[in-house]
Amino acid sequence: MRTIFHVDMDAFFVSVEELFQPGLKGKAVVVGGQKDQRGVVSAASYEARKFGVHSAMPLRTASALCPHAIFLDGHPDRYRDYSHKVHHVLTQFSPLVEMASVDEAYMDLTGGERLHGPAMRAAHALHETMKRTTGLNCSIGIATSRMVAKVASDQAKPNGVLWVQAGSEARFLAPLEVRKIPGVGKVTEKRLREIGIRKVGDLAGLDEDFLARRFGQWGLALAGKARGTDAGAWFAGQVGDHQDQKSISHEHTFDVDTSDPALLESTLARLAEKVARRLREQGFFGRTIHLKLRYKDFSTYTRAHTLAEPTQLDQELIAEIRQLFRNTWKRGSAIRLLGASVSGMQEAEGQLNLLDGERKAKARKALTAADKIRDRFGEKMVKLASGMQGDFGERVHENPVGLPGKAPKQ
DNA sequence: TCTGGGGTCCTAGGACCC
DNA sequence: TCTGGGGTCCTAGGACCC
Repeated sequence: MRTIFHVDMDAFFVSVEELFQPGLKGKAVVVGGQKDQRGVVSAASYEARKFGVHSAMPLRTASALCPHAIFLDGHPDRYRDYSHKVHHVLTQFSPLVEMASVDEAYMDLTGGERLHGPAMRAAHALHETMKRTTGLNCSIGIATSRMVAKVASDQAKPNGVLWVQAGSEARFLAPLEVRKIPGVGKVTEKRLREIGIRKVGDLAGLDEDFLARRFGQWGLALAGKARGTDAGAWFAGQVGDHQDQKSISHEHTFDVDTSDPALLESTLARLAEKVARRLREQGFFGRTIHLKLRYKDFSTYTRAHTLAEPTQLDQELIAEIRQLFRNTWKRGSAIRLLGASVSGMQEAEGQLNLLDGERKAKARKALTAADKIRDRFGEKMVKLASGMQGDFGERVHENPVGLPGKAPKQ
């Protein structure tokens, strides 16, 4: 029997902002952007939540519900920073720690009684250490499985601890709304409601064959979750097992929908460059390039193309995604969002012929140099030719790095 | 009141191969 | 001389999470 902790930081983004700006404490604060911007709420303070504001809500809606709220742009660097601090605190309690996102983690404390005493005492010590060293509050769920621990930490919010003892999982889950089960979202909730299922207990009582017929494989997993037996694939495995990243993506929603080809193509190039840069930073090569395109009416299309050889080069990603874009875009239609992503990641290039390999090695060297200059002097210092407005395309090949006047030999 | 950006996983059909 | 049957790869879409 395992002892799993799920540690979830309370109103994480807002709380970090409060550390930098203590005057925000106790006020209605919304992190995610300005009130008149396109975008959604990333995090809301408990004060703002009283007015019905919650994450994923459009900023404009939040502003209508809570006009006096303070709207802040997010600071991803700060959150990453504090996420590391949180991680460091957790490692003092167990070597088996797995950050599930920037503000939550699973910990395996099985057999930790000798070191920390009973689970409840360890949890209180963790609370104190966390507050003392990071200034942040967290909520802690304790159970025999990840899923139940996660649900428990949610029930413990804010700043609480909830321990679901072995054997009482089903009893704990039964009275909760099905929506509380990780993986049950709006759509599944509605489908369940249609057959009269609102509570986890209703779900646990259903016939498995019926669930499987109605919801496929998902139905079976759902039944397991409802009983707290934790069969779901994404919850399997040892806490701390590292999973390789599967994809890298960047996307952009325009402030105003646009059908300007120059703007669209330069934006796409910029997104592809960001993706390529991260591939190089992480030492990966990607083989499948994906375009994402969302029109004014929110209809969304994705198109993908798989290369013969994986790449991490700007030029190749840009050329591929531009081709996808030109094949997909209904010319003249206003576009709301563009996205570029890469998948099929591997750590080394496939077999290349020698000539090709040399050419690419040179391009890669130049790009890495450009990446470093960007790090030191900021994005604007090294502007890629392809990212310049109205200058998409041919110059990419002349000057792939964009160091003014210094095109690397190809 | 219009709906971000970064991800993961699942489904399903067609191509292709044995 | 109607339409077997896996297995794997590729593509598109969608649900869901923070």
